[in-house]
Amino acid sequence: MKNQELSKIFNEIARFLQIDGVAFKPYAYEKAAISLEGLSEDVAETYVRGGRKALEEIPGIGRAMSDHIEEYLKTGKIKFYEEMKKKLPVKWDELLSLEGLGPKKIKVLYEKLGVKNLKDLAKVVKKHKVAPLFGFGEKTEENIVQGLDFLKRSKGRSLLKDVLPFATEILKKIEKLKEVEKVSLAGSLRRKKETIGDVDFLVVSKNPKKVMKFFCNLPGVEKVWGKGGTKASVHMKEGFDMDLRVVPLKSYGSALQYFTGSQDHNIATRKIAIEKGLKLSEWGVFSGSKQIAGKTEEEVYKAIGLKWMSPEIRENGGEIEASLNHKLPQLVELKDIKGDLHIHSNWEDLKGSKDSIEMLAKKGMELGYEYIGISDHTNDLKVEKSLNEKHILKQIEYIKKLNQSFEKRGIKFKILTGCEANIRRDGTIDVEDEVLSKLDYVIAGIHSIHKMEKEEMTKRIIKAMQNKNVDILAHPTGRIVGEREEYLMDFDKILKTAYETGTILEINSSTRLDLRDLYIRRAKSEGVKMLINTDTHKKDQMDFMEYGISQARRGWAEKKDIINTESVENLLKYFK
DNA sequence: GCCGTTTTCGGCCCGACTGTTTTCAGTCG
Repeated sequence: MKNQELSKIFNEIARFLQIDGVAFKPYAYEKAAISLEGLSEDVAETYVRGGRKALEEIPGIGRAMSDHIEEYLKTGKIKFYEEMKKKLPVKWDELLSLEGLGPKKIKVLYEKLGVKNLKDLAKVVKKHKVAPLFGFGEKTEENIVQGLDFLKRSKGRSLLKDVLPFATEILKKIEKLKEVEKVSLAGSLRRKKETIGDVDFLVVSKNPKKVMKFFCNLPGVEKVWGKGGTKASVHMKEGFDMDLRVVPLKSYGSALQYFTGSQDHNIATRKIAIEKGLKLSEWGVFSGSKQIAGKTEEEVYKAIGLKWMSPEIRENGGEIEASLNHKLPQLVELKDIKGDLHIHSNWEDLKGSKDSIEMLAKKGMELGYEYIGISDHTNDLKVEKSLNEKHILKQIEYIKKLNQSFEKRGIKFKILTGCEANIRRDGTIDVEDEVLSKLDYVIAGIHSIHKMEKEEMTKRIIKAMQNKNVDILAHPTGRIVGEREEYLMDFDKILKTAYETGTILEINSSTRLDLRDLYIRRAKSEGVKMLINTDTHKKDQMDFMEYGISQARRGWAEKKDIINTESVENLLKYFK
């Protein structure tokens, strides 16, 4: 997508302008960058569709920005940007990822020491060339050394599923302290983003010192790098930072609102406060110098005329308007889920690591589900002992018997028969239709030849959805968080076909997290049904449903959009 | 540079911390 490239460029232009001390323009470029990033349509298509006029309808894009975009689309370059880059050819994303380093310091480092990237920076700090620079010092140099060391170990953001269980454990420990009145997670972790920068805790306590001491001595703390009267920051050996803040009870709600973010959401809420002649900060909502709200998030939102909204949608992506118009979504919840339909069993097992259908069913019952579906890999997928037509028929019979035994014992639980078939290069399915039609449902997914031309890939997927036996499109875009980009495809056409053929799109809860939140929102608005699956290869992975739920919630999905919130009788009606 | 039923000009979120230039710029969330 050109959007991401342009977003990156606009962000960098903002940095250049910031260095030159230009006022307000950096903010405009940043806003344009954020706006582009959140767009579902590729600007190249927007431009073809409606030219300059359509571009300027994008929020934050005006005369000058559309100039830049047009130039970029036509020539692949933006002169304005290239000139700036010539003057200061540094790797912004690398250098800015270092804690404590901003545009101005980066400029000094380049001009005085020729530092262009992290590698250069490591060299000059080793020679102690940084401390003597004007505006730097011993402490700054030491912080750079520490920052480089930390980056090397953590390499950026961590996955939600790696951090959330860990952070929840710590939260429970803090909760148990008798000095603690209130505690909550905040930040991107509370918003359940796909990846997390650091972990934020917010605490109300009469004895902050004691809580802070406890926090700094938690197992796994490698280094305490910031400690004041009300705030402590630690590096964890797991490779991320944790912050703990103690706030007064009367500001707990406003602090929670503030530290939960997102930053864009905060800016938007503060603007609303200003419009009402109020001021919103982490300390509360103020009318003049009088605090009129702050103890709870609900009263903070109420004081500025908004309804409380779930952290997952606080991205300034329309939630403020929805709140004003009483149109906030009733987001789907974990407890709404009645079953999981993407589960692999030991029937396809090659290495002896998978669980039996019986064990998976038991796990499903423990989770309070009414049903699970078994969906082993088929013919073409060679990394597993994939099931052929004969195996599938045999498995159907086997599951039938298990269901009968449940019935006999009065257990109200059903195992559905499915498979995860492969979509071949030409869009055909690697299992005979005759056999597919005997299953309760069929999941189809792409597991080979990920790199194809956009048009060809779109046709391939559309053809698979048109198969009258294919009910569910597995991990529709092929992305894996932090590992693999999505396939080139026309998502609008995919959505249209999904709607026409009644094909359900999967929200895969594994590290794929595919569909992405923006696509979920588009699917919802087009009336396309979705299904949250775990893609379990080992029974404990069935617990990952909560990450699919978070993903769905960030995509504004409601219970009615997600079909595995339905009873088994209703569910079966959705299948072709 | 963008935006607008309070404006086509004059605004642009807010506060805290850190380290160094010892009064405040730069950075962060």
